[in-house]
Amino acid sequence: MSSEEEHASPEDSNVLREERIEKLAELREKGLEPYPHSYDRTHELTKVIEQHEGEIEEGEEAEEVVRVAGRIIGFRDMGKACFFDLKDGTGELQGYTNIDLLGEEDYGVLKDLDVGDFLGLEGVVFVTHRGELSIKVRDFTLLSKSLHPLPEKWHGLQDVEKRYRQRYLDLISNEATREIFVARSKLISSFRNTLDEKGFLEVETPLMQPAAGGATAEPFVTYHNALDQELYLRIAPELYLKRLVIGGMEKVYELGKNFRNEGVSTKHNPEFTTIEIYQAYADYEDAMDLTEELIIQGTREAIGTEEPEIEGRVLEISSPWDRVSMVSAVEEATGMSNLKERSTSDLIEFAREKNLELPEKESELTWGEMVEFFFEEYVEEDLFQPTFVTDFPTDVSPLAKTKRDGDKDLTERFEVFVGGIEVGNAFTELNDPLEQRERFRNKLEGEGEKKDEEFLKALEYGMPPTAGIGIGLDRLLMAITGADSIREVILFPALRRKE
RNA sequence: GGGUCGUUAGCUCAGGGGUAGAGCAUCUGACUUUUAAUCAGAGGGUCGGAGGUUCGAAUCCUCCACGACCCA
Repeated sequence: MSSEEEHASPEDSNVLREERIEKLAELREKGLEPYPHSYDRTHELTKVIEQHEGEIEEGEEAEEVVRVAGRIIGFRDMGKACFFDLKDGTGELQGYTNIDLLGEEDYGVLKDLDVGDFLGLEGVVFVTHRGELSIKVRDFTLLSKSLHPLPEKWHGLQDVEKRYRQRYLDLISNEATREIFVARSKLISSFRNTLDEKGFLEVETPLMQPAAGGATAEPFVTYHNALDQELYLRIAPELYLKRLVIGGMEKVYELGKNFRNEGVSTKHNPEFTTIEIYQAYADYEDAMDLTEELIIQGTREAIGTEEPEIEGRVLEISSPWDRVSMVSAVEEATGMSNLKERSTSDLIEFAREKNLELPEKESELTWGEMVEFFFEEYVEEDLFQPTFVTDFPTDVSPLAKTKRDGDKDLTERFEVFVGGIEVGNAFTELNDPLEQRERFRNKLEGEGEKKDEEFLKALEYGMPPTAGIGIGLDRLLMAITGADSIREVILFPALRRKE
């Protein structure tokens, strides 16, 4: 069997790969192991830079010997001397060496390495004639041989499909991608820290549920063999978290994934990350304060500013947030007056006049659905600066408590918009068990009765007045980074299987 | 689900009926402080897949796969 056949990769067989496999064999013939088990490094690359930047004169070198490690991302061969760029998880640093420093044999091995290989370096820090802080290499160790060339250094990896399918290449060659996911991690940490400091408990509730409740969405269905029953991947953790409040856990949150078996788009991924927060004895006014605090703090920690520039406009995260009721927002945007007094058929007629395609069959539409429909048509996209839209219609808010002023048509619910994107949804939770049962019945026409019976039973034991908040972390990240697709903020977005 | 656009060398992209192209990367040679190093030379392709039209298809047509954007 020839070596080509022996190492053939059905997916990717090419000359460049074969060349590198040959190099692998040559290294082993020289007694060098191309995949050693570990390397003791003394410094991360940015640490080297931080410690020595400005400390060394041009052409001079430090005394301390450092050991660093990383991937070769560039190589400039000058014959008997060479420069190369090393990249680790913290940053990049230039390496320099020559035939006198390494000796003829080792230098030959080094020159035969490839961009993409991982390398351990031992040497001293110095500054080149061009003023660049570098490491003068006296010894090196190959830490991992790469069999494929990296994407082009100048343009990076542009092919969108490859960026998602081979995210590791995207992360190596596109710094902006890396920054988004670092920001994502910091955003999540910030939320956790802020809530933990306020005495909230992070909890975990089932991802696999016998009934998928807490939202209106198509669930994924799976099957448990031993239990001999279907299970649903959760579409929201809401109903379980409220059970915890009923159980006396007064301040809880859960940060994790939800799953919805629906269309994939620039704003929808079948699995997405949310944080839901519940606080007993609080209402939706308190929820607005907490939401604002979480998002301002989170944005600052994630991207280092409260005023990111998004498509040429400054998003003023830290300024006082607008609060506008949904009814008045729709009145202003449509020019309709006395929205609260108008009949559903009146609203449908208005939509007809404007040639809007109704969201559902006319006979099934309610007043609240029409108001929400107008909101989505006329208002939503324009809410660039952070805005709370309050007091949603009751018939589109089955889990929210109606207004305390006695208005049964509206609820103490808000959604929060940032950069034109809906990033959060919250309300004073409905805790009247009989009213909740009635609302489910109206909304779900019988289906809900059995579906949410366990939740209703819990509610009948008594839930204190409670505020609940849900924030879509993917959406929020899109808003503050200006990403135009949810796939840009999810490391491995859902894609159709290839081949 | 519908519409529009895209898929060409490892990467970034030209080429839109007449021998498959460039830059980077790779390989060979020169060069002991370069940094998109430079200079000289070489190799590398199932033009997403399958059919069709044509003397001749990367190019035109049909279907399929995957992706992007818009709409639902």
